[in-house]
Amino acid sequence: MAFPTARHDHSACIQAALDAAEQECRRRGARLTDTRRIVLELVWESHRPVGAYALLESLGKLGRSAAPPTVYRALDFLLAHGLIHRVASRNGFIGCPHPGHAHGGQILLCTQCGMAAELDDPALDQEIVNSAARLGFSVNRQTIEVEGLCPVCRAQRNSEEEQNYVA
Amino acid sequence: MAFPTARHDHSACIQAALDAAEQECRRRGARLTDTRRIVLELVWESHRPVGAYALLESLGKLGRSAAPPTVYRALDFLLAHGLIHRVASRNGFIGCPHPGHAHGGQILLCTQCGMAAELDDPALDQEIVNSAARLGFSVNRQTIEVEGLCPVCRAQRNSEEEQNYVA
DNA sequence: GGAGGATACGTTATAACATAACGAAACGAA
DNA sequence: TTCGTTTCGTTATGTTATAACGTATCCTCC
Repeated sequence: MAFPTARHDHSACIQAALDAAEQECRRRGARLTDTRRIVLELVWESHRPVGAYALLESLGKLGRSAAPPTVYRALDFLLAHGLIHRVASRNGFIGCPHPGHAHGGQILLCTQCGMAAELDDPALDQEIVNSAARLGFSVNRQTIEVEGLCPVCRAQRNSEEEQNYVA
Repeated sequence: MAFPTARHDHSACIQAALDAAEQECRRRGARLTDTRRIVLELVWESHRPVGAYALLESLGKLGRSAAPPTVYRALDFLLAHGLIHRVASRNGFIGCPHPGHAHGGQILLCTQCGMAAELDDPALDQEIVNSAARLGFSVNRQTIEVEGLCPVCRAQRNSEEEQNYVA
């Protein structure tokens, strides 16, 4: 999934994710309860990794009394069914735009604006499997988190540099 | 770096790491103080990721009074100079076998025995950079953590399966 | 439609990981 | 030796995650 543009229709974006989740849960015979759906929705509020305690606070504002285990249980469920990804390097979580479709988590993180996007490059997965195999290591799960600048922030930085140059 | 075998000379292994660290610090004009060297040594005690609080406890057993900031400061120093890597998915740290030689952290983690090893595949780095570039993303730093089975544990598991088959 | 097992949830407490802030000490160049 | 910089000790606190236990809800089978 590419980086969301500033003017993408985010409510449609959330709706699509919720629909996909609903469908994936039906397919798997998993129960997408109220709490779980709401947590998923909150994860999707931004395209940035969200922490468990931020979710907790959001839940509170929605009038749902909740303690940490409530949130972590919902997150565990969503993780287990591939509806969200954990961002280990940030202690946060982001929504998965295409659940079901198997993929290791390849995540791009913009250090400037905090936006996250998925990469989903099968060749990359394969390269890791091959490279590991050369050491006799058999791969089970991968965590790939790449920091850098997203297209928007990169453009912005470039134009700032131009201004500095002029001045 | 390949996975350490059971009979590798671990004291030589630690010594090599300490020597390399010493040299790298000299090269950089960085001060490898007592605390920092001891923490590095403790990180190298095993080839498994070590948590900050485990290090803290080890320091205590060595008679060095210490509070969390002492350990985290030492870890920050070691990270900053590339002498250790952070293992985000485990909240732990492992020694870097070849400091100086630039490389993103590509880490293999055995889910069975907990051993960690570095991969260091430049083609992999490049694949990530290229793949990200296709989305207009410029890479700055990568975290690659791969879970699976190390050669030893894989062999062990295979022989267990044979036994099950016989029985 | 009620019994009973499985799954999900609320709640309290605590574990595990990490940093802020401040003053004292050690170091190193002028 | 003095002064600025870096390192360290210490106290307190912030942040992230889980253990444990009882209750409620759901689903199935009779």
